[in-house]
Amino acid sequence: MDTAERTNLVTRFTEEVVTESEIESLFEEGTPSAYIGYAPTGEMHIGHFTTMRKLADFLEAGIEVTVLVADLHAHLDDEKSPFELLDARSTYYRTAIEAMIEAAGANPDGIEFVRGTEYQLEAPYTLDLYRMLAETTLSRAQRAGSEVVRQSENPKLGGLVYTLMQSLDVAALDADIAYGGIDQRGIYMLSREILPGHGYQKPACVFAPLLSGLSGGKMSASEDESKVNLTDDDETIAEKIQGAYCPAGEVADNGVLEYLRYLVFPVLSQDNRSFLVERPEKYGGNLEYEAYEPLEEAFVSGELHPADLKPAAAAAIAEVVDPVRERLLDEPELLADAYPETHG
RNA sequence: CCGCCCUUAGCUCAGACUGGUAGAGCAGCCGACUGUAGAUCGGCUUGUCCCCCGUUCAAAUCGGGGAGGGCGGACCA
Repeated sequence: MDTAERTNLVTRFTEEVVTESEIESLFEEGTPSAYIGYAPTGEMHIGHFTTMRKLADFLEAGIEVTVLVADLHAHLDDEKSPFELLDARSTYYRTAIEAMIEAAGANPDGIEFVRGTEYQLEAPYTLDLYRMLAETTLSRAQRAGSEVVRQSENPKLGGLVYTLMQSLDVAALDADIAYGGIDQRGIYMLSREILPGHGYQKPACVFAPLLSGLSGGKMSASEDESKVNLTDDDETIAEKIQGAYCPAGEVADNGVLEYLRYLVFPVLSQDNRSFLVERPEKYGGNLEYEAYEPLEEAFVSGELHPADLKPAAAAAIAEVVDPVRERLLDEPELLADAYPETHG
């Protein structure tokens, strides 16, 4: 595979790449490394799944991928996860992540897993962090983390330390590429700004789009109806998709189309399978799509109606999520230990 | 260490001074209208009033204690 092909794999279906020429250079120089971090807070959902799906592209492009389970971060961000639950949630996250990567058609064995507390509790990490704390203003750190860290009336110091820690994680994990949702942009731009001053390389960045919620607007992890959970069964998924905001002909804020574009079609294409829409004869009969683009065109033109698309989308999404749910429910203690209040 | 303020529905809050076991907006749910959903109408639900003790026929409301959160002071003057 040449540099152009590899670069294309890395940059396809992304929101932003900083910068494409830096990615190309990395491929020219050798085997690049990339990392993505997840703070083990609430239960994982389909939004995580789409960023995870993209890791298959990274692996195929020959990149060394590290997944950070950022347990300390989960507590530093307004104590989203109680300190006592960090072990259980880290275990659950790792299992869920492996299941998603496998469901996306990639091999999780090719990925290195690291837990934050494995390296964040001692020098040189701590010393670098203290020095960065000394030279970063409150407002700079606040601005960098504003899209990631929970904003509240009485913000804790932890949120600001969180931001600087994540800026440093890229270097600590020796990653050439920082990958994450576009909400992470502020933090990695801070990385690019301050890491060179500490003897580290500034990372290239790849940002994934954030999915729209099913109820319109941004997806909210706390609103159960606005997203598909990894533990939702086929029927629940069908109900959620059925209730989703999905105006005919409109692509903007359309969560159903986004799920198809970023999750369903990439997974189907691995096996050269197509997407079937069953439609009553009175509306023209069944439709079949080999790629997302023609489906979107049909939707925009009005040829494909939301009422026909929704059941087909629900079935396809359920098929992708099924193995992940099976895996998680196969070890019920994973969820019970991580979320004793809802699964205990 | 001292002082002041806050805690009521999932969320934001009203009600407290002048005790009579609680309300609004938003959210949510259900119908109508759309070949989906949304929007728009119509209807509905929701509560250990932070906890304990006391006064009283009666406490979200008054008194005492406690918990959690916030703000300020105390040194420099």
